[in-house]
Amino acid sequence: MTKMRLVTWNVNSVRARLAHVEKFVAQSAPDVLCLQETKVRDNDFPLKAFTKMGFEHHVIAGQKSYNGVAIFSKLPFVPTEPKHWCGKDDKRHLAITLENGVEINNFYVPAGGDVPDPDENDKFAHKLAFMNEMTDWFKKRQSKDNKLILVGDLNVAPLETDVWSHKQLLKIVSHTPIEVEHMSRTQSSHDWVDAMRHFVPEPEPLFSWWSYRARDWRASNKGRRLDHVWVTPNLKPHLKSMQVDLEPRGWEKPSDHAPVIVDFDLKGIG
DNA sequence: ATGCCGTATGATATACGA
Repeated sequence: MTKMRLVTWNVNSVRARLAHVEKFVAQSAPDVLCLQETKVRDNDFPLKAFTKMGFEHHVIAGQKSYNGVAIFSKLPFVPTEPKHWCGKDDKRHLAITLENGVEINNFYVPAGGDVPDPDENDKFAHKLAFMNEMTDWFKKRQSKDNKLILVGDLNVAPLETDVWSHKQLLKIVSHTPIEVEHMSRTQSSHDWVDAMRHFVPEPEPLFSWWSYRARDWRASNKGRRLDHVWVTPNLKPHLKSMQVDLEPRGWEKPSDHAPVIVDFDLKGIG
């Protein structure tokens, strides 16, 4: 099988969103499903439901209440050695290597709190430090033979048309120049290709998150692109399509993030 | 402010999301 459908989705609690995940998987049939903000300890994770959805392989890393990531796969893989980020064990990263040698990294970057000043806000400092560590880590591992995919809720909307109003969000955490600068350094750390913008180039607006607080998220459409799919240059020719699936955002009691679907044709890889 | 909703927890208020 050379075709692979990869999905990244911040579900904002896997238990609260289980029915949505089941419905989405039934209609979109991902081969690899990367989740963020699962908000559940590993012992309480609803694994049986995922087995029923057809995922024979998984790796999960969660904690009580906050954070938590998971990867479900129909393709066999080897889990990558877990790594602590910023000296914490706060369940923000998992990685796997498929049999064709493609490594998939699933990240949940810290949101960063409200105040965009690392001296006044420890959460913002953590967010910047986390991105710095990502940069260093991928720089250290740089090799043209690497076949890497990086997905997840990176909590930064880097481009002007990744937000509904560049001007009005310049001082809002997720779109401040210092975050964009940090993300840009991470992106250069392994010559990452932005797979979403490969299919929807600027200046076309592209969002994956809409606040719960808008009265009508679809009508006001004040979104941000916080979720990302990046690939190393050697995988770029294998990108086939990309879609931000707005439908689950419109379901009852949704996640505030929409799933991002990317189709690959990995013929000749591995 | 776009703007007060949604998640989780030894909970009936609080932390956190972004």
